[in-house]
Amino acid sequence: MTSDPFDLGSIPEETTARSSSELSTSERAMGAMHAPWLEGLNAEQREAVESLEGPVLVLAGAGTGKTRVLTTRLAHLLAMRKAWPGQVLAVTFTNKAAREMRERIGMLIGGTVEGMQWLGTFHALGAKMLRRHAELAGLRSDFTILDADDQQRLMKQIIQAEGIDEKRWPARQLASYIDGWKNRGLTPDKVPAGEAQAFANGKGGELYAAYQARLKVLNAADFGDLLLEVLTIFQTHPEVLAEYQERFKYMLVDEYQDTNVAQYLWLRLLAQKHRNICCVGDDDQSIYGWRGAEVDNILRFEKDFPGAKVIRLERNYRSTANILGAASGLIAANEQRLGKTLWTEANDNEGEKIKIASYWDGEEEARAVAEEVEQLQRNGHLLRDMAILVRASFQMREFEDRFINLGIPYRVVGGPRFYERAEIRDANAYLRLVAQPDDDLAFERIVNRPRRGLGDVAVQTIHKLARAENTSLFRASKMLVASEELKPAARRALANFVEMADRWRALVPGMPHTELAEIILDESGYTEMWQNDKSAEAPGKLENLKELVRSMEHFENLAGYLEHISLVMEIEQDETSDKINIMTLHSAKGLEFDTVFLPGWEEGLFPHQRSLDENGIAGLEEERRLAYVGITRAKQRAYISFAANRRVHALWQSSIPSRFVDELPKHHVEVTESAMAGASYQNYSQSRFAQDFARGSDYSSPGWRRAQANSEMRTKPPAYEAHAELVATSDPSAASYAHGERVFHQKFGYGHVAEIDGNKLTVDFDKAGRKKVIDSFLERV
DNA sequence: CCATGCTACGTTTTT
DNA sequence: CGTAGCATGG
Repeated sequence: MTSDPFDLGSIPEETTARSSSELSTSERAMGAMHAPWLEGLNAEQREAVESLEGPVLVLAGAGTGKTRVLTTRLAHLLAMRKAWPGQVLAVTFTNKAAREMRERIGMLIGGTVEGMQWLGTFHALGAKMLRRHAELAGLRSDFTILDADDQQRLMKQIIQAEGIDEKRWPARQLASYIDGWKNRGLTPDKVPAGEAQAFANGKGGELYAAYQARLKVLNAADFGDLLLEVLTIFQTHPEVLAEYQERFKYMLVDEYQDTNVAQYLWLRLLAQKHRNICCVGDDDQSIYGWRGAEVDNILRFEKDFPGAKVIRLERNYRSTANILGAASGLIAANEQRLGKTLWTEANDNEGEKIKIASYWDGEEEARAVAEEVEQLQRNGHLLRDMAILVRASFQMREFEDRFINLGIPYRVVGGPRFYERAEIRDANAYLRLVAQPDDDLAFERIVNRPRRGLGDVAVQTIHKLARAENTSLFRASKMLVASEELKPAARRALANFVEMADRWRALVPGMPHTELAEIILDESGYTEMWQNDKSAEAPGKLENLKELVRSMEHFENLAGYLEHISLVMEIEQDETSDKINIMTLHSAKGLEFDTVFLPGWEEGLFPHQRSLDENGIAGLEEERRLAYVGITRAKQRAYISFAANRRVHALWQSSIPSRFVDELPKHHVEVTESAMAGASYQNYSQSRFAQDFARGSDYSSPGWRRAQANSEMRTKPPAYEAHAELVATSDPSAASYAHGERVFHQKFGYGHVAEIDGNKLTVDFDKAGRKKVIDSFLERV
């Protein structure tokens, strides 16, 4: 840090890769009095950047330059010397966003960014605050941060300790209740009585309290606590709150539509003093309601902060007019929104229409997409500028298979994480136990890994003693070693283990942490365990362990490393190689691609049935926002497709096109030939989409009528009269079949009914063999 | 203590 | 249909 926090730092001569003229402009302007970074902003962007005083809500539509506004606003604020860098709170959801912001501010105004100690994710900032005031929450400042896995294992122990049947009341369910409460800012004493009854015959609230108490003994906090504990401190220690309120002269919040109640309360408390809070977000891109995000936070901003200025960024710099038109038309069907209309100046060239295609099944869909990808590639498009965005990850497989087959390089974004791999978690557990002897979860994970003869019996004994003495497993182990309770072999093994850990711990102050890590992995026998393992994965695991030690070099010490991995689960991916991207719609938020493929637009899959069932209209609207996010990722072209048959779990199901397909304004889409060609077409005759695009098809086959009746029962399709009429004419009894009955199926042809299980039938097809199908997709012959 | 078989389950996911 | 997690028995 420089001695003068307002020192913007001289711009280094050889800043890397500064190609744009923008940078050199801002450099020049550093000396001048006007603010050059404002140049090139449109009127709304500029207003968002310059409205520094008072509450501001920036509604930033997709592709409207949100990140630029955010970073420029920060740069402007600092350059105008409105506050010292340390007096600005800038909070994001992901580490990636935080990193990006830091980098871009650095590019704009140089070294000042170093002083921005309060730029980070909600969780990172929460952790920082909680470490400063840990004692107020019953923790020590070196508390461990538990991830979801640790959290669930701990809950499982608590459930077991209470003598509750964990089959009936699984830990993951308790975890989801507790997470939910934490997301809403509810400590155990504040959970509404009715909800506290929710789990294990009324024990939910008690278990929550027991879990929290256990966390304190373990000197640990879970992700939710990083916010909730700080919030509680703010509420109970006004002097602490006052200190932060005083400090944060300016606050900036990214992705405000994704905040949960706890985060909202946290922000609102902090902003009370100076009231200079700027929230940036897009209610139309709120897709995380299922994990506690409250769209309502953004919808009621003006009520929370009277006199707030609301600025809409609607000019889109990303997509063609057709893409915007389609996306806007779709999202207009949502009721609960603040309302924005994206527009682009590139109207002279409307771009390609969105291409809609239908396929026989998922396989054909993947084949067609891959063909199109190859075609685009031949026309000079790069794979890395294309993405396949799916609703659910199981859809990825078909595309992967196809790409492997054709030798098209692809990358799955958001797949299994480095730090979640078993061997990495084991290694980290060793490091955690060394850093923090009370970390029971770490202890338990590695006490018998590699095997050292400490089985269930020994571990249970340690547990019992720990509970009796209300202490940690490590301390209990020490007591146990001194006693006669364990069998000699186990006692020796445990003594050895405890002694090793103590020895490693003594090395922490005097040794580089990477070296220590190597010693630990070596002396513990962990590396050896994998060396002796002859399975196919073993070499990879050893490689990962090496990678882990290497990655530790980026950190100053062990504590720094552990803090990082607990808050940053991701490891940077190579995004430069030319591979097509496959990811879920959720992980696509914030990204953009020239070409976007959106497969699987079928009722039940997208919108997902569960969303509809569990959250009704709100669920549907969130799904629609997801569709909106998907379309708006595309810069140049988008392909939407759906399949007539999809294998869901074990059985084949026929499906009808998503209602979202119907909702796309017709003049922005074109139906590519494959959609209308071939036998698959008549399958869609009941959708409005099909009716609009091709009248004159056969609406009278009993099969599709039953399919329609079936879908009518599960979801409420868009209302249109013809539909209701047809449903009324279908005979409900038509769906019951008898053993041996001769039937016909769209995909498999003729066959005999072999087994009946409710509406699921097993049919021996003449050609396709034995399949399980849903009765409504069969016809009597 | 480990291997094997059985059952249950099957959106989205960051920190 | 796969998988993952768990129980059971050797």
